[in-house]
Amino acid sequence: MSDLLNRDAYVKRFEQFLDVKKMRKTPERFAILRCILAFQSHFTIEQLAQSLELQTYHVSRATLYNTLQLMIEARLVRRHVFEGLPVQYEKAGNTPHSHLICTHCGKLKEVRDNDFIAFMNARKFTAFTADFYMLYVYGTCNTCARKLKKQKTK
Amino acid sequence: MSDLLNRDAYVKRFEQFLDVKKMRKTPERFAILRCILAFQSHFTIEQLAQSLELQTYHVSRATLYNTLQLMIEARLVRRHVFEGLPVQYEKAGNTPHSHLICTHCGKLKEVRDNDFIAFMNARKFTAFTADFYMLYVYGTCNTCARKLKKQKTK
DNA sequence: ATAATTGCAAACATTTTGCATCGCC
DNA sequence: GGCGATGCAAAATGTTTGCAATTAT
Repeated sequence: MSDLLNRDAYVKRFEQFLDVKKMRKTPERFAILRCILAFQSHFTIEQLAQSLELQTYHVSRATLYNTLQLMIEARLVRRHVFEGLPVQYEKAGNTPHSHLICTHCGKLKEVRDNDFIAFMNARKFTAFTADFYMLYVYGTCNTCARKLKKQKTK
Repeated sequence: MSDLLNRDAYVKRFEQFLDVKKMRKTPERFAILRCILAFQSHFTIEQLAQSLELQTYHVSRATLYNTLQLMIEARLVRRHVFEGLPVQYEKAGNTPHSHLICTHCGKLKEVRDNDFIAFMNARKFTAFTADFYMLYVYGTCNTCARKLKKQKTK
């Protein structure tokens, strides 16, 4: 399914995508891509916009949303909506990982899970060809579990 | 994790939840619950509102959103945001199932997957206690696959 | 009785759109 | 040069909020 990509591979993939779609290779599009690659993990639109401003590269919201949509179609970026959190984006092509979301504090954790990856890679669906998947696990993180325990004993 | 519930079990669970939270058992809340139970599967806010209107039971948007939030906290309802689709709700407590989303036509399919359920039930996370999970598989449905094939040969 | 809940409409946050301008191909 | 892309501001969407009226406890 998705494979590890280095910086250049992302850029190349995006160029190819734009070629196929006969779309222009504008500096904005690549500035945004560069910026996304600099994020270690998840980011919000606001964080992305801020990050671009810091680089004294201004891009309008319209273009940001536009470009992110393109990148999602190009399978370079994924969009996540977790309960109670602002919309999160992340670059695709990293090691596949599951998302743990604490329903008490909203903390988000990524976990790599080789067994799960192996399981999913082997998994076939009838009348459907899988492209990529997302696993969201909701529950309680240790910090909140401790807090809840304390409250009870009070 | 989640178990099969019949109609009464949902109502009872909701009553218990309201008791614990010291919240009122208003007719609106139970009308909404009844309405949700009538849906076989996923539904949108609009569909829920319409369904309530048809029963000549008017409930304001504010109350709808409010109550759905309560039910999510009570683990009676789940909220899904799929790429390119309006926000979907579904009653929890059904047989666990994965979601297949076609990235071409947006069609949504639920699949029961015993192997996956077994896998997840056995799965333990470090420093995190899982409560429930959601698996979203994005890809291409057979109908779209056929269409795409035709286009290529043209 | 009284505090929680409701409905309404206004406010809000986020995303999309229309249009004039700009710049890649 | 021409069409696609951009920026801006305005609009649309989906959801939340404030407040007065209502109602479950």
